[in-house]
Amino acid sequence: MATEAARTNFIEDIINEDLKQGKNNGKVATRFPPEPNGYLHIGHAKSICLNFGIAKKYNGTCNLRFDDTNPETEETEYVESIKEDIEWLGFKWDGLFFASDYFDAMYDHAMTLVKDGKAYVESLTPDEIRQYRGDFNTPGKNSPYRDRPVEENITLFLEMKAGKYKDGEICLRAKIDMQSPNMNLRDPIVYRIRHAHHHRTGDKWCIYPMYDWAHGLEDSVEGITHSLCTLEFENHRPLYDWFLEQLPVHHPQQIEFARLNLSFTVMSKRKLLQLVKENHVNGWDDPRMPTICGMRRRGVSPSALRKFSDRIGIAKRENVADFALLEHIVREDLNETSPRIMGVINPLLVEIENYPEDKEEYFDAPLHPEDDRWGSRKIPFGKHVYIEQDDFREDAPRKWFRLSPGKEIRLRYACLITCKDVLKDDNGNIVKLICTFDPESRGGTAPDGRKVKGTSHWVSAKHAVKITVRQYDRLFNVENPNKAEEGQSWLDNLNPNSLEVLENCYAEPYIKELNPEDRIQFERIGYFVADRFEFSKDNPVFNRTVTLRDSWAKIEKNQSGSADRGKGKQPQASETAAKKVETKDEDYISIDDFAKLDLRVGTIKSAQLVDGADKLLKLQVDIGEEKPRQVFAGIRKRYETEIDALVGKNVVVVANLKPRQMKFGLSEGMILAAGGKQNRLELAEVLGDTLPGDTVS
RNA sequence: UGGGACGUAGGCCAAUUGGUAGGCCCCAGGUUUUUGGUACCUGUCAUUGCAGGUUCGAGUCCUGCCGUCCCAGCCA
Repeated sequence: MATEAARTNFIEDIINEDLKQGKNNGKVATRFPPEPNGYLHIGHAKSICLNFGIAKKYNGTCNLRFDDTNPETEETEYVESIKEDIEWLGFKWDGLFFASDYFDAMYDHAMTLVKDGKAYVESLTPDEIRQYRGDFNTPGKNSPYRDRPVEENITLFLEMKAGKYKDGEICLRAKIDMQSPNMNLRDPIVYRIRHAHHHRTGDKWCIYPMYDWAHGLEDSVEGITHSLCTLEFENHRPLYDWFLEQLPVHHPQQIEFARLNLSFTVMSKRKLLQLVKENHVNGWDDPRMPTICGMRRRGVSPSALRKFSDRIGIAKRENVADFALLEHIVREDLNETSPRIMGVINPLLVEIENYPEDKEEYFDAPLHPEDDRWGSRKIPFGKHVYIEQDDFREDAPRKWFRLSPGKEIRLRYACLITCKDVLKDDNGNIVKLICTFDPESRGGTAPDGRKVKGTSHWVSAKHAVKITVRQYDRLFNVENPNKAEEGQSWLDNLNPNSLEVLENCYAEPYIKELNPEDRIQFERIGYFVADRFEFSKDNPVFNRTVTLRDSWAKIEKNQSGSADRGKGKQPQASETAAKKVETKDEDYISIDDFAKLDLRVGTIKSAQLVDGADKLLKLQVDIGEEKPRQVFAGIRKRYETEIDALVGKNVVVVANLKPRQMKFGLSEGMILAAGGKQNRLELAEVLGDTLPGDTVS
């Protein structure tokens, strides 16, 4: 992390080299060239950060240029949203341009090409053009119109511009090489006829330049030095270069890098559009969308997005960035910048028996535990408070140090309470907890120094402000949504629980101070943002940006192996990523899981029967560690009569399992076995020259 | 199938340009803690796609193979 600034990517290496050789008079000029036909997403953010970042790093410039060469798909609406997104991300463009600003110059240059005999007007139909072009194996054929006299070409091109022809009737082509193995060089089309209204030039033009012709020229007139684009344009570079070589103009260098892919989401314009059109999400700025405006509404900060772009790096290989990395960086960023507030998502009423009925008091609580510049606020307290349902268990599991009957916990910044009684309704649902508090524990510290490990967030029932909380989760269930199961579409990978709206939540009065887009942490729950559009003092709506890391959830999961404990808990970030090796509840484990096993050679040092278990043997196995591991194996039936013969055998031990306390002792591993004769488990033996502790693969 | 590119841990990115593989995320464990958060520490994880060759020495150079991606729009 510390070396991030020092580290260079391959593009910077190229620029450094160019600078060293005095190219471009030591200038660096980049540009971000979106087509205004859709909303920007996090992949664009990578490109924006790259282009603007390089300009900044080298004291150069970066333009925003809209590549509006196709009047049929482009709209002003998109222009505005793109500008807004870039500014929000924290970048300022040096020049703001449109490809359409250069239509006149592009036309003039095309005419030069025609006059130089390097371009001709094509009269073949689109279909014929395709046929003449050939394919990968078949070289193209020259068009019969390829050798039209220059004069004729000039006339036709003039007429073409004047509107004499219909769409597709004729077009202008560059005369390059119909035999080229690079399809882009088989006489590419330079101008096509489109009788369409352009969002900026209106009806001035009925011919529009193609991307390849336009892009290099745009870069050229703006004096761009390094034209950065994505990998799919690699095949276009020879054409980019060819066009510029035909003219006496500045020739920028095109460099391609790999676009960003993110796990658990889709990035293609088409699919994003489909999600919106088919109402799988609520618009382009739905907080589940990977669009910049979506992430903004989700509560992701511009700095987090910039950090993310930095951290994923720039390279040429196809890549899929980890969604977990994004989440990590968002937490990292929000941890530093978000004030802490208490809010209860799933309230459980607590009555404090020994607290006076009408009394209320205020506790002082810092807004940020690590940064006192934030100051503090007062939190009201009374006889009735809400705590989180998740913070109470009637039957406390192992390692549980939150509230349960008879146990004492701390109400954060307030006092210590002990659970005395649990009240239920006729259906057995818990409706209220009766607790007592320790009047000496003001502020949350025990007067006698006793350790109270559990701390819960809470809200005074009397002062609570009702809020709406929208809990967002990953939009898709699988790492790569594009890969659909046989007979299914990518849409079948959508996570049906990606949004959960909770109306019955409470927060402390401090939330009245908040404004739309303020980012906060609800302590112990996660980071949230006051909705950009819907939040108001009367309608406090919060969107969950990301949960806090939840190590209790992991402990519990590892303990039980059964996930269906806390109701309504959605699969969150960590769970999907941390697929655990569970042999207990599932008959099969995947190859992936199998690869995670740490298999070691172990020598059996001793073996004995386990009293009271008719399947188990207790083994001490040396796997090269300082002490042998104690392992219980369900192989008694097979080896009962020859138990001593086991000693000295080399077996395969699964060494990276969590030690488990069993009725008969601590189990520190498992031994690989297979179904042997008469359905009795037989140990897998390791033969040959091995030492205890060797890894098995 | 012709051409263009790319292969370094489960993911992403490095490696002084030929000197013996490192960081972040994830995962596991621990310390601190009035957030089971944060921070900090420790650990697991790579014979650098494979096979040859050159060299005292190869992730870096050479040869051959394999795999993945891109290109046959009058889209960008």
